[in-house]
Parts: sequence; structure tokens; C-alpha cells
Amino acid sequence: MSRLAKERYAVMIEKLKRSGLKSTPQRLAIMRVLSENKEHPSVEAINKRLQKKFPGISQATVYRNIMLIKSLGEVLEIGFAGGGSRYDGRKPYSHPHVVCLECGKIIDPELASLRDMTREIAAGSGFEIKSFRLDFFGLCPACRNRK
Amino acid sequence: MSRLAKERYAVMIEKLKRSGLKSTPQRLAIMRVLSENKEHPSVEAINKRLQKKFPGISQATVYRNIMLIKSLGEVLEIGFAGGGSRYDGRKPYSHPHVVCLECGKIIDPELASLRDMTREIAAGSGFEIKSFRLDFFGLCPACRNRK
DNA sequence: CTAAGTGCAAATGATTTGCAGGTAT
DNA sequence: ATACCTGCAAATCATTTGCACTTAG
Repeated sequence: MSRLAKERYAVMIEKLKRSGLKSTPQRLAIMRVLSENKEHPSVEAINKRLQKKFPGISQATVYRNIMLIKSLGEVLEIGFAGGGSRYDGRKPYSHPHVVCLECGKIIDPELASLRDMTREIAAGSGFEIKSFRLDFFGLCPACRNRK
Repeated sequence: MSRLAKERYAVMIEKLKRSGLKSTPQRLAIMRVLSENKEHPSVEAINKRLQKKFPGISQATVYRNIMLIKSLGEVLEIGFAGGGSRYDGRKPYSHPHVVCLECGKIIDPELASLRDMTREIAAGSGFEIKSFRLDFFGLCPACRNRK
């Protein structure tokens, strides 16, 4: 477990306790997966990963806990139109993603030109901006070669 | 019908004919709504709008035709996680949106700083970028005042 | 103890599809 | 004529919810 993952996990536990919610084994395990997994896993992927340690854990439990963790502000949901959300527990705040249309891989790119965008939008539209969503879609290096 | 709307509508008809597909009244009406409606309407909104002229038009017909128009590259689908896509037939290419979390209003903002973003991402990630999706979420001026 | 949480199965809600007629070309 | 379309209703698919049972604090 990396330093960042440990830190993220600790923050989640902290918020959980502060909220007077229970620390069930399933819940802690879900938090652990979210804090260390870099793949932006889907609910299905999280469930699959947990089957080893919790045979028979319910998808409903995974969904309910992710919702809860989201309400604590500790996981970012990256939902797509066609259904099938992915989750980022390492950086639970708005940030850009690059999604491979072929294999579904998702990475967090560097994007210096992002800086003043939100400010520019707020000034131009009169909206009070709360969050953003920026996704680039394309083919990852591996899938490009495979063609 | 504005000049832009007329133009968009003409392009859609053109592509439709070029593809050897039929010009049914329902299909033409859907294209017309998509080419002139600035509200980024949902399927439900489009259906509602058409009920006057086509009592009993099926949601399925609207869905099927939007899919078809999308496959012609003539409408941009703005799909949201919680379900409920919105459509933009006036600018059927990737461009940013500002979405009101309260009333669902969607506008097309100016965003000069968008310029080199795609290039920057492609260079940094090795991905071949095909499209992007940039949404800002917040409160529109009207909803801000209402608080 | 007892409020929360879990597993299971049924319910949802947007979208899709199969089928039995219609209709544009 | 006939391939394409439409309306209707049933089927999907991810997600949510009701319920009876279990468990953390």
C-alpha cells in the first residue's frame, strides 16, 4: 500500500468515524480498494476484487457504500452515458481524464492549460461553478498499435 | 426558423438522402426540432414538442431517429450518468457546456483557453484523441437568485 | 440492546428491441 | 413491390430499494 493510498484510506476512515457511521469489514474493504486502485474501477471491478476476501458480498452493498463514500466527498464518480460508472478514490475532486474508446482504460493526464478555465467560464456565463467534468476520448497507445 | 437552423436542417436532409434512407414525416420533424432548438432538448422534450403535430408518436421512434442522426454525425449526444441524455443538433461536434444543477439549463459558453488542450493531451498521453467532453456544473443566474 | 448494515430479490427508469402492420420511393 | 419505418409492448441493463436477518458500538 503506497504512501498516498494509506493517506487516502486514513482520511476516509476519519470521515466515516466523524459521521458516526459503522466500520463494517465490507465497508472498510471497499474504502481500501478505492484508496489504492489506480484503474478507476467500476462497481463490478470492485465487487470482483472483493469476492476473494468476502465471498458473496452483494453488488447492492458495493453500490450503497460507494454512494455513502461519495456523500462524504471521498470518491469521484465518473459516470458515462451508456451506463457503467467508474470511480476514483485517490483524487476525489474534479480533474480531467483520458478514456480509451477501445479497452476502457482511464488515465489522469497533466493539463497545464486547465488553470483559468473555471474562472473564465464563471465570468462569461454568470453561473456559480461547483464542479466540472473533462474527458478526452481516443485510443490508448496499446490499442493504437493493435490496429 | 433562423438562418443557422435552416442550414443545419438542409445538411441533415442532404446526408439522409445521400444515405438512401427514407424521409418520413416523423424523421423530418425530429431533424427540424434538433436543428432549431437551442435548449439542448432531451428525448422527452423532443417527443413532447412533436405530440402537437404527431399525436401518438412513439418515444421509440424518437430514440431510433436520434440514434440514426447521430450515426450520420449530425447531432451531439450529451449523456449524463444518472440517465437522461440531451441533444445538440446545432453544433454536432465536441464543445463545452455549462449545466445548471438546479433547473437543468444548458448553455454553450465561450472558452478561449480551450485552444490547445487536445493537442496538449495527445502529446502528453500518447493517446490518439477522437473527441472530448467538457461540462461545467453550477447554478445559473436565475437559480442563484432564487436562493 | 438497537440503530446501522448486509444479502437477496424485486422494482426502477432510461433506452432497446421484436414484432405486426404501414408507407416512402 | 419491397425495404424501410412506425407504434406498441416486452426486454435490457445499470442502479436502487424493500425486507428480514445480522452486527458493530
